[in-house]
Amino acid sequence: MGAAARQRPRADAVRITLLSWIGRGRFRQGRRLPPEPELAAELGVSRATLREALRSLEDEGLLTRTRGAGTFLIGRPRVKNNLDANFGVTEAIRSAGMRPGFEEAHVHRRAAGPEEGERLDLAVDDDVIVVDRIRTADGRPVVYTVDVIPAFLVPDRLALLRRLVRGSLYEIFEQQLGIVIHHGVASFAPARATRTVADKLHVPRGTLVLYLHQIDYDETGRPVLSSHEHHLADAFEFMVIRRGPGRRLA
Amino acid sequence: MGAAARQRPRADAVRITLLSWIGRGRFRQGRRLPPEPELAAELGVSRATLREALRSLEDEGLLTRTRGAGTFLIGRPRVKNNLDANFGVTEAIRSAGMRPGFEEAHVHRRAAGPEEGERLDLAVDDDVIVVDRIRTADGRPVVYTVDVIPAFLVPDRLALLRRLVRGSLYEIFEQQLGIVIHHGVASFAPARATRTVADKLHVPRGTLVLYLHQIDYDETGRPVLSSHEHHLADAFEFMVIRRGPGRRLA
DNA sequence: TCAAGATGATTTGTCAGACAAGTCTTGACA
DNA sequence: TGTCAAGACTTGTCTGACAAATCATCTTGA
Repeated sequence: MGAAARQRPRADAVRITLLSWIGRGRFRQGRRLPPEPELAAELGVSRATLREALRSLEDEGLLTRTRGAGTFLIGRPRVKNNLDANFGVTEAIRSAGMRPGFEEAHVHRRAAGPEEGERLDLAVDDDVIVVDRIRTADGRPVVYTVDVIPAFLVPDRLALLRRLVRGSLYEIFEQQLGIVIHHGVASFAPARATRTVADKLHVPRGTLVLYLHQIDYDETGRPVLSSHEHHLADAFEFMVIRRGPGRRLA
Repeated sequence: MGAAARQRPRADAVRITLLSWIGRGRFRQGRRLPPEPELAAELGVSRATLREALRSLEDEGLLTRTRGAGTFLIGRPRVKNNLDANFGVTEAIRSAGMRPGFEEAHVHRRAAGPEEGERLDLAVDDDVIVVDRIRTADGRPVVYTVDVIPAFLVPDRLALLRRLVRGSLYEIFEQQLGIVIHHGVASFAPARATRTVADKLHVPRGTLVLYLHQIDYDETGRPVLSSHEHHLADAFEFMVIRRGPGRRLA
């Protein structure tokens, strides 16, 4: 076959290649990587392109570069189930080694109201689609989620709505609606299960849960999804990798 | 004055300059930035250096670059008190507009034990310094923290120990011990106040708290600090910015 | 013998200039 | 009025070069 049409910037491709090399243990933790000219030659790119990829990996905390010394792989404990990498409940459950599923799922349409209206940048009487789901890990209900989507984003096709309640919202956004979620802002707090939540998750009222609210934005910064999630406290452990203040202050 | 000795890579300096420009609203949200050659000239660096800084800001989700079109500032809601930016309780309280303080603070030395030993990569009978503090916001106790540091990192000077209990650990690490914290891995879960915690924070037993455990690493990936924090649930809201799966999958 | 300083090879940081590839605007044309 | 082509503009990448910092080695002196 001929040369594949490429649209992804080479620097991104290089970044991904290096990531997989690191993941497969090609470089040893704490040890030096091959010098840039050598790596660039092997990857078939210029040093400038390689350096953009390295900068990216350095920002992610995977390696450090020191002028005159070299580029070193940082030995960092691999964290599963962390908020940085996993996007969406389905993936989180799967990466914990459990089987994701649904116990109940509903969709309905209503007016946004003042709160969701403000969050999603809508008028109070604009319509939203509300997806209401009880999600299970290995058959046990562990998360109750309510997702709110501006109605004008979703074509009113029954098949699509049916898909909404079954699959990963992020996949549907990307594949069906052509919306790429760029980033999300999550806030969370400990809470006790209210009567509604307790009923849904089959636990006593007052059980410990982690309430997480997240707003997702597309590439232009437009809010496209508002999610409310009630996680059973003993079912998951949440993690996040925090970039240090390091990088030497001015 | 003469040229200051510079050690920070120019690309980092450019990144910080651009950050401050963005923060001050020099570029409008969603609009295009000046073309790279122009920006580079204004900043007094080459395009390659500028591009490394831009790549960094793109990774942080602040802007997007499209070949042929330009570089665009993303309009993203400014989040205070988020886990990505704030490192340490002192700073978090301060950035919430409150006055940080201490109600009680103790330091003692003991053997690491098996648990902390493993976390900090020590033998069970290696010594650790334990800093035990009740922290207040505007005078009200809101966080109970226990910090564990390998003893060999801390010179046994009384003045230093006294400082440990009063100031920001991160500042002391950097300024007194010469250790730059590079990143931390935090895990958290909702919990109820045990008797100890309840006493310290002056709340009834069983009160809702967020328990957060974090291990901080230096630039070489060596663990240097293990922190246990019990946050009063109603005192703070935790936030984290999550990078989307976006970036277009292969 | 050992410690301190000088030397040179190695490696990242930065620059300059050039061209390719993609996007967007403008204007000609049917 | 709608369609298409040309051209200006902008990011993506390459080549080659030099500066600056680190590290290992060797020399020198006590």
